[in-house]
Amino acid sequence: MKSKDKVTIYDISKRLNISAATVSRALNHNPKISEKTRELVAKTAKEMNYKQNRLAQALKQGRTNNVGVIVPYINRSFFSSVIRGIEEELTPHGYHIIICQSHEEAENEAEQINALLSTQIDGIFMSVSKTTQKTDHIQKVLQEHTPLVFFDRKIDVPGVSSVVLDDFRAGYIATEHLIKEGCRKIAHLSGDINLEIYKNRYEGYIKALKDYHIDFIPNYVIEVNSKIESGMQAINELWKLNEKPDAIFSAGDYAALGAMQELRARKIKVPEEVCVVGFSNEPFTKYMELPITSMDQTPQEMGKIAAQVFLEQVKKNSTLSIEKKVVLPPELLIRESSSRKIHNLSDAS
Amino acid sequence: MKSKDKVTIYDISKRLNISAATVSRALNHNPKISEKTRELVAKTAKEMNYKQNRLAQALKQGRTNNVGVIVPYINRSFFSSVIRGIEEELTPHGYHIIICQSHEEAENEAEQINALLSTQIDGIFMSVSKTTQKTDHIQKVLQEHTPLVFFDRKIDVPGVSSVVLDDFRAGYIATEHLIKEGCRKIAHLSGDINLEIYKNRYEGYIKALKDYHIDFIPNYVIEVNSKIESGMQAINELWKLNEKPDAIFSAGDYAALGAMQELRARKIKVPEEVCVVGFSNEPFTKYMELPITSMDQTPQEMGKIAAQVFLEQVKKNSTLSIEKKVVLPPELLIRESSSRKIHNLSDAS
DNA sequence: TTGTACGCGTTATCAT
DNA sequence: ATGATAACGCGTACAA
Repeated sequence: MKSKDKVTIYDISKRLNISAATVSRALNHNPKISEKTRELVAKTAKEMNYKQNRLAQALKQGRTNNVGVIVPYINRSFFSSVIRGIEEELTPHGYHIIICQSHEEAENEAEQINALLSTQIDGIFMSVSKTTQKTDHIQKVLQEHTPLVFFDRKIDVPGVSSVVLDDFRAGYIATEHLIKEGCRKIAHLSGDINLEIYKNRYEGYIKALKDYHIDFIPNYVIEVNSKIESGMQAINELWKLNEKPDAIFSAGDYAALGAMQELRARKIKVPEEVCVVGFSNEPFTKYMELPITSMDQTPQEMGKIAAQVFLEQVKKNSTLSIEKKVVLPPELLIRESSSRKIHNLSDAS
Repeated sequence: MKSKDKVTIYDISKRLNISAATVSRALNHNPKISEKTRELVAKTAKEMNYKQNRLAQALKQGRTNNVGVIVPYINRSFFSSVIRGIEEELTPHGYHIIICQSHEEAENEAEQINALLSTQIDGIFMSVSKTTQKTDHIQKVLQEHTPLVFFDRKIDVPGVSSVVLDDFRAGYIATEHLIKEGCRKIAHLSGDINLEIYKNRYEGYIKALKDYHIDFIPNYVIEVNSKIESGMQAINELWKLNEKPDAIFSAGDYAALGAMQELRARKIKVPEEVCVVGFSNEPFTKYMELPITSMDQTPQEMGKIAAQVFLEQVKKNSTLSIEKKVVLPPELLIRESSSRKIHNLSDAS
């Protein structure tokens, strides 16, 4: 048990009676090193089980090849899929991913950013928390000239790139779909309007109603969170009204699920009496006996594109940060919960 | 735009005409520093927007406060939940989590381990891939005296701690439950037996049959993967037999779901004609109109415990690694898919 | 209480 | 083609 200590290039250099510099060069495929020594070094390095200390290398070079990702929660299908996308795009470039959760708290978010910056990460990907209002912590990132890419949930900060869904369009498409199914009294279960994504979905909904000359009824808009119960409660609210809705467009899948469960409890038939559309294409939406129409956000793709934006940004190692805004198209996956003309089912994947 | 460069303790020391050492001590709350200078340093540090370079600190101290987690895929409810558990337990201790995916390839796994070791992580958490057979890469970790903790999927390596589910017991409980529901012809959709977890579930199944004096029928065991289709196919196979099963115990939820879909397509009633039990408590199992009985593995808890095992290991900075094996009890969540005596529903959460 | 000097493991610059 | 040396930013033993 003598070899507790890690072996360094010095150990190799001593063994071979050459300088550490030569070892370093040999290991890095420096063309000025003779083939002989290169191979010799490589061989003994393997023998001695040498592993480069990327810490020292990073300190020297000023970059760690680590990037940070901050999400509200990691164990949500959407976020973990985005992360997977980022990881798959960045791993081939030698990057590693450090994951942080904000737990939807702006405070945590700021702390995580500080921690990431102090570990000298080369970039930050982030989806802001619901409670984030101030941009102080974002400014810190920019001050350090650390590339920052928002995905899905962004806030507007000059100089920050973002990859988001076209939520306005998504809201429009969802609502339009319901209208085309013959619905006229369309309720909307909205998320917290402080988040751009929910605001945009809401506005898309409004716009579609307008375009199709359907009166907007404020009472038809209920704010929900991403819990099933809030969807149930929303139905309870809506069914107190004189004019019951004939469709539900929910800005989230969990609320949509809750709504469906409550509708079923009330013996209201979906989609015959009420059509339901959710949002996010959570896995469960398609596995249900009565699959829920939902909006796909191609999260893995979103992650990959975010990663590409980041890579572009570091390639051109310009001091000033480039701002790139990518907007992805949403895709409505029409399933039974909103499909009255069953034989027209355009998709059910 | 002059301040491209990060500010160091030297910058602070110059500004205050004191030595960098004093600054360092002040920042680290060294008791030998006067309160005055401590506050002065703290104040100007904040003013100058100083952030400690944890890279340099890590190089100096020999520890990075980063740990690595290797999972087959990150966007699986089970794994992302375990990661969340690890993260929640370790963040308060100042650790950060680096995530890697093996994509179920032993080769990737070995690469990821090398990469992690070279970044000098302080520990590794891992759930081995399906294809992992050799333990060479594991040995490397041990050689470097880096704490290693397996979770869920482990392989037996002396000196490595692990936190796993009692899969044998889980298999037993699931099968016993089906027997108590009156089933006698119980089929088993098994995972790849090369993985301990699936082997144990299988053996638990066998043991339960034996204890209840039910003949084991080899044809009732079908190997599936974690895709829905394989569950459908399994039903197709089973229904070619003369004696059709009256129950399905699936080692995975996706296969169980596929089985249920295929049963429904065949107009076979669940649970009246066939009872179904899945495994993992994937979110969708409880959201279905006909919720699926499933085995909960308390993944977040598993992550937390794995983290605690790691913390213990680093606390006692003993050179020799301690081996600690934690086995968690499974919890069967009985839902409609296997509940013939509906009023006895012990749970449906 | 504070300053000086060194080392962590690498790479880059300047010699040779 | 190879060697000597400085530097990255920090913490600490030793000195004062």
